[in-house]
Amino acid sequence: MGVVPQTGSRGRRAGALSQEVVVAAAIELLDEHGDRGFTFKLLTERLRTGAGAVYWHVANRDELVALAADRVLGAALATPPAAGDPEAELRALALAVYDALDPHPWAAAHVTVDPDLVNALRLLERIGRLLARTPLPAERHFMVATAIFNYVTGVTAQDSARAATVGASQTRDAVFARYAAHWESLDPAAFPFLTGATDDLRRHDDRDQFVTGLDLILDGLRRQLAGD
Amino acid sequence: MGVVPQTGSRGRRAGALSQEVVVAAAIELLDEHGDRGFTFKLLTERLRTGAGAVYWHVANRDELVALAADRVLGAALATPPAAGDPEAELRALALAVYDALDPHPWAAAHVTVDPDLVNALRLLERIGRLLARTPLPAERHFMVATAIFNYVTGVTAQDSARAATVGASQTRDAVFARYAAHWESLDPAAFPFLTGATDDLRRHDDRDQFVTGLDLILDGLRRQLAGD
DNA sequence: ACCTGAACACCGTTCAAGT
DNA sequence: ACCTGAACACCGTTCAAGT
Repeated sequence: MGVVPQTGSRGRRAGALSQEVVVAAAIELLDEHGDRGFTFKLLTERLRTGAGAVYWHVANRDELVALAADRVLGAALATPPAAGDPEAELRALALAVYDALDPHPWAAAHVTVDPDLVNALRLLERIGRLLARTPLPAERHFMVATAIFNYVTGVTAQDSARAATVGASQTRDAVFARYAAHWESLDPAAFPFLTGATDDLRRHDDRDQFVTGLDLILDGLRRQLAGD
Repeated sequence: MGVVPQTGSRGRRAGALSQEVVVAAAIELLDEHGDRGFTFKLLTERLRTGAGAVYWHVANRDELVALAADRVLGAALATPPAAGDPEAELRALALAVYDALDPHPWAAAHVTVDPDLVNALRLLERIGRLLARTPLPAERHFMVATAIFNYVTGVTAQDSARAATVGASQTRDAVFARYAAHWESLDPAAFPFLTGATDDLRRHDDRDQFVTGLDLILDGLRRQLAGD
């Protein structure tokens, strides 16, 4: 809202189009309708222009959504890197990424390291630089940096996919209540773990799960730094 | 190939349709054309039937692809759980999932814990049961199990997304050579890590990165088991 | 250089009709 | 119960034409 003139207004768009304006409108519409619901029809209506105009500024739909995802990722990099304990910084950075992508469930799946996506590059750069401040051997920096990058973006994307399925119709609680009921109906001899975990399922929080995995990774890093 | 009569044969399909047959045909076509290229037109041609027949056996395209993904995940659970060291078993299981999904780059993104997807449920059950054989406090089982589940499926999905983008046209090496060239062109003052990591990028292996993150998680688990 | 908008080649899904 | 296949309401993308 706000960045782009709304559908309500009449006549032609005021001011020139640009990739920036197109991407801003795409973010608004992706937030409103999700990845599936976002169409060029909605986009050209909001921008009060024709399809060809959009294609002048972006190559295609895929590139547009990737640019939109990279833009929302930028919020995670807004605070400048601090000089404290690198592991604490790594943890804060990962959470900042989660929190930047969480309000935009369509975004995480499109975050990739690509020359056109500056914020994804900046993120990998920051992770690598933080690792360089640990005693980790230099030849392991790239491997561990990409592993952490993959964890952060991959797991956030998983959470988002779930959220998108849920958000489509029913509430989160209703969905997990239904899942829990199904787990309860399973044979306890065949599924001892799931049948005993229905309360955990009902109460679970995606962000806590993200943090749990993140802390496992950072503890593992600490252990490797300590020399196994 | 083989499970389903090929397009070449004439006339009507021999034998009745079933969800099993529809899913098997979907897997073949998803492997051949990818998630984007897989259409109901291709599916009904291969099955020599009409669109309505497919909708008798599955609710819609989403459900069909999810069922197909769950089916290929099944290969990871083929070997029965062994009685050895639970952490080694966890590692072997995670790698089995990666190797089961890797030949089907469309699959990982659709693996979710859902009542209709038995193999995803079985996977979470197995992870939980292995954790139950460690000294991890019972109240942490669910959280850690889902964290590991999310890592395995989420990171594999990230790798697959990259593979799909690449596989579309150019070779893997050509793509990463282009990326590396771009990293080299970055300002070394602004991107000290990336500009120094171009060789790592060119040589990197996705599976190694998956294993690196996995071992960090398992080392972290070991550390937490040791009582921090 | 940038924009218009009609036209094109699809796509998933529905449904009245058959067996 | 299971299948047929035409019809429907879309969709992203192209491109000749404008300014």
